[in-house]
Amino acid sequence: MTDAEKPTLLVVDGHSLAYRAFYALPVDNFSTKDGQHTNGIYGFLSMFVNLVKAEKPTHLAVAFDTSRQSFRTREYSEYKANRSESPIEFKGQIPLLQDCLRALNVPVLTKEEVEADDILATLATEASAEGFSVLVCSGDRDTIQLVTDDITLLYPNVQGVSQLKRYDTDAVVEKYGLPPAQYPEIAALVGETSDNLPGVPKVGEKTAVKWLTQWGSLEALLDNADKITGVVGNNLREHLDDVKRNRALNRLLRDVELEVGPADLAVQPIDTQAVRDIFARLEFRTLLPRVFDAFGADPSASSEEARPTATAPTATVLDAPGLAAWAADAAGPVGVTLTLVGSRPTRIGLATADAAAEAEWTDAVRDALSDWLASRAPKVFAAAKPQLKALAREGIVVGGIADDVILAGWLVRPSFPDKSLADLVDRYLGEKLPEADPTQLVPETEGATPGQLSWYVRRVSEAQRADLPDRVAEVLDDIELPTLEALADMELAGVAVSHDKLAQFSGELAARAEELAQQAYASIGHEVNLGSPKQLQEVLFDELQLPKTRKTKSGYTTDAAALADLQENAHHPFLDLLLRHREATKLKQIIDALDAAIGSDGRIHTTYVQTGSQTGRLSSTDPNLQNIPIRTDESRRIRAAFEVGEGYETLLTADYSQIEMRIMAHLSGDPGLIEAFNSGEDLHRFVGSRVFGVEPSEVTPAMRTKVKAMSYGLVYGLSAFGLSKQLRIEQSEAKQLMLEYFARFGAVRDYLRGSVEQARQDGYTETIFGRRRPFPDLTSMNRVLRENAERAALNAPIQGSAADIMKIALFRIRDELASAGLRSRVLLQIHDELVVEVAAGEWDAVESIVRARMADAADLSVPLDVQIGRGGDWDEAGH
DNA sequence: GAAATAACGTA
DNA sequence: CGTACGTTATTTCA
Repeated sequence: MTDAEKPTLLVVDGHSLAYRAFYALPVDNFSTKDGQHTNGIYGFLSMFVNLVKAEKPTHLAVAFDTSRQSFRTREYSEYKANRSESPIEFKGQIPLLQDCLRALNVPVLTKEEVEADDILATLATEASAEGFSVLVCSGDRDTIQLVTDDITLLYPNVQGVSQLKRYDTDAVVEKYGLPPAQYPEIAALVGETSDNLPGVPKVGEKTAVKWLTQWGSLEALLDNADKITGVVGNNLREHLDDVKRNRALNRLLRDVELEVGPADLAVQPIDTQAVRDIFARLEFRTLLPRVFDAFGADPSASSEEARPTATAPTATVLDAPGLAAWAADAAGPVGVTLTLVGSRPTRIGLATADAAAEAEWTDAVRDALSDWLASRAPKVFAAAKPQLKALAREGIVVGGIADDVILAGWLVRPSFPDKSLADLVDRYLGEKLPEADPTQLVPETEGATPGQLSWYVRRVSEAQRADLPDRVAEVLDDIELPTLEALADMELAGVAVSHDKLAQFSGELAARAEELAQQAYASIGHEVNLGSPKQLQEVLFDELQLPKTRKTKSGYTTDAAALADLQENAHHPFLDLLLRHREATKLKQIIDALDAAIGSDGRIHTTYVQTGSQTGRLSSTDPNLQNIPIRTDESRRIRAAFEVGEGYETLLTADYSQIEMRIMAHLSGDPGLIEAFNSGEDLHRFVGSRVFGVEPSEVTPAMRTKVKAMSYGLVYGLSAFGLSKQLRIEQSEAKQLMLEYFARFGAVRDYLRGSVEQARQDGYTETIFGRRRPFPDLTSMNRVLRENAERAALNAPIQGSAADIMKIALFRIRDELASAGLRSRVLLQIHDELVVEVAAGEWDAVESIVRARMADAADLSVPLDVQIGRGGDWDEAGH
């Protein structure tokens, strides 16, 4: 066998190389947005990818130490004892690096009690015996002993990991004057500071090599130690035990029992999707193409290429009565997929677990299938809402919605919802959903037909249900699926918005913005793009020499809070003009976006993204109707443009007051807080009187502001620092305020602490109704990451329970309005507020339904207070 | 042209 | 060094 034909095994010491990378790369340049450090991971992978590309190994593995403990520390407790604990910033990167390697399908090897280098030694020895050519990559000099004609060591240069030096037998002999197998003998004499192994004093490499050459081996040298003259001879005789110990400890194990042998380490195709996912999480971008290149992966291919593609049954194409009969005969839940072009159905496919049928969507099919669709026969969907809306436009109200696999997937993993059926097919079935390549005019692979898609939906649904915890399944069945139907209605209804009002306001703001801009230019003597933070920084900090503000990634912030601060300290007319210009342009921009979103029916139809949050809230897009301005009088003119539509009489708004604090009272069981809500007194006044020890009537506005900020801050995990910043008070005063607050409402603090602790143990938080949110970072070694997770975990049950309650109220109101035969309908949901369009003569009935269903949506230990408003537009109705 | 950044609106 | 979102304009990257 020639060398070229030999298989090549590359084994890498993950720990030592990542560690070098960690110190070689500046952490500032390698951290994710949320604070995860990635310099060690990046540096390692960068080196690794280059290595794979250059060496083209046929077999591959990376070994890691399991802990600092090994058989060596047991034999010599001082071993590596001088080594300072590796920083937690580094340790936290190791599991992520291992995830990356797993995504690359590179075996990650560890073994209790032995070090990574022992694993390398074992594999290298075995592989060499089996005829491999071996590359060992390690940052530990002891691995020099492994070098033979078949085994080459790649050792990083001092500077870092980008350059690797090759040590073959000749290179070792050239450098040390002795064959590789004898290197440990040199090291035993010289000692290894980094391992806390002292050698013979005054003996360096030169002397050691001289001795070993002279006597031939360490054993011979020690036998003749009495023949060595001079001080070093004395030293040697005095340190014989040290030398023997060193030699024992630096001998790498070559017979570690591993579950794999070299032959098991053949290079596997990488899991491209998994690589994409984890690289996205770590915010590696330039690395991605390099990885694909080095591993010979096709970047356009998706990971499941290698997976088995279970063959979907060919969907039987039926005529209208045939499909209706097929549906009626189907046993158990039926997967339903409506193919939409735009918002119109073009095809429908149905499937059970073992058969599929489909038809072109025609009037005849619609008529034949409408009874079954409307019936309670169980149906399962993937992303049901657009399909329900399309069917509603066809006059069909679907019944028996038993599952939506996308929604269910989100409930299981709200942080990273699977966006498509293909994702779920991969995750739950381990198969690849056949998809047509959209870049090809004549695709090589056919996409699945709606009947086949339904077959996948049906199977995913079943697999997903099987590992859905009971309480989560209840949230799906009793909250999310009913909410889904309500949202479809709301989106279809839309909300009437007056173009005239918006256009009028937009014009006024345009004129004002222009005028403010001119004045701003005049105040600094030249024009500048007021919308460009970059240019503003030049004006503020270079030209005007104003004091520097809080830092951003690329300079200093020009946000409103900072500008307001600047104005207090260093007056300049430009600041005020800029702030007012910002305000005007921001409003105008919102208005113009809304105006553009008004449909031909004079209404805006937003899209509620039911999987849009990690807490259980909805989000709203295209346009977002959950962030319409309200804080300033002027901005309320925008709300005034949201009007009651034709055919209806008035708008009703209903909002929960202080729902999150009420949930906090309920969850914590704090007697003081519960009393506050039962007393009928204004919450903040009540809390203020307790905290400051005065009568409620004596609570000053300043006191009320403080406890209000504190109460709201609690829900978000506010610190004394944050509280002091918001209230613009000394941190010591903020601290004092928190102490006083918790002295009176101690159960609140106990609850918050306990809930985070519980989450740390369980790995997730839970709302009152059982909605879960996982928090893996609660045990992270990275402090930033962990503390961020703690605040989010504090908030999740509270925000999430509020979201649950509002959803329950929402669909119950919708159902009851319908069953009472009322035309009035819910239009909008803004987290704790509903907007209802009320038909003539229905006000009293609607008001009482809304009030009752909101108030009794949950049974808490405090009442749920509902505020109702009425008016011809949203602003008027708002209070 | 896509992706990141800074800013800002809501609960 | 306060949670949860979406949108916009500008700037930077590939």
